[in-house]
Amino acid sequence: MSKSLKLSRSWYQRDDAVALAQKLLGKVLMTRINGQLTGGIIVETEAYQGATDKACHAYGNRRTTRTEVMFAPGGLSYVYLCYGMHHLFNIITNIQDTPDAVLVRGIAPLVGIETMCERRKLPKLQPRVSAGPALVSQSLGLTRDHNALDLTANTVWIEDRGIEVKPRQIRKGPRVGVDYAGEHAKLPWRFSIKDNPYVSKAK
DNA sequence: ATGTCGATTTGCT
DNA sequence: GCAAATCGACATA
Repeated sequence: MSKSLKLSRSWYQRDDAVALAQKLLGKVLMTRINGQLTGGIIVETEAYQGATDKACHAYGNRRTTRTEVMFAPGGLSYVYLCYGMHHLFNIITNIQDTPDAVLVRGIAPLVGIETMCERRKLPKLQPRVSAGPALVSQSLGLTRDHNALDLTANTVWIEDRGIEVKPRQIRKGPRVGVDYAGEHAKLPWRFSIKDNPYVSKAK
């Protein structure tokens, strides 16, 4: 038996969202939903840095039904409905009561590519399959049903397959769609792998 | 290639 | 009531 590739509970808890958002680039996000195994290499993330980040849903330690899971210890999923129709997948990081999360905005399909294309109703592999936060969830079959799941269990998890992303390959820039956050909208907390076709096109 | 607009739930005022 | 961590359809050029 080879050692498990799955990231451990402690991996998610030992850093904040800004640090882990960068370390998550090159990791592989996997799902096994309705018997279908699918997954892709994470190529774009955004960090939402807890209570002090105006763009974060848990800014000021705001607790609602939706944000409750953000206060859990790192290593859980946070899937919420955006604009009334899109599911956005996040990874809860950091320790309990520090509501950090990392949004996954783009993945390069790797496992179960045909299933991912089918879920997106696309005939063949192309960036539109999974370049964008709502598209990541669609292609992997993630919905609100997958909120607050343990990422060390067998439905949604993340693997380290040894794909190396050097610091110089990481592009840093402002987060997308958070103009309402004032000064915090300018923070360079969007991270992506340079020149990867599965990085979302910011409108 | 660029711009506008609708879909539709959640949470805040 | 209104804006939101978005996307795709459609219009115009």
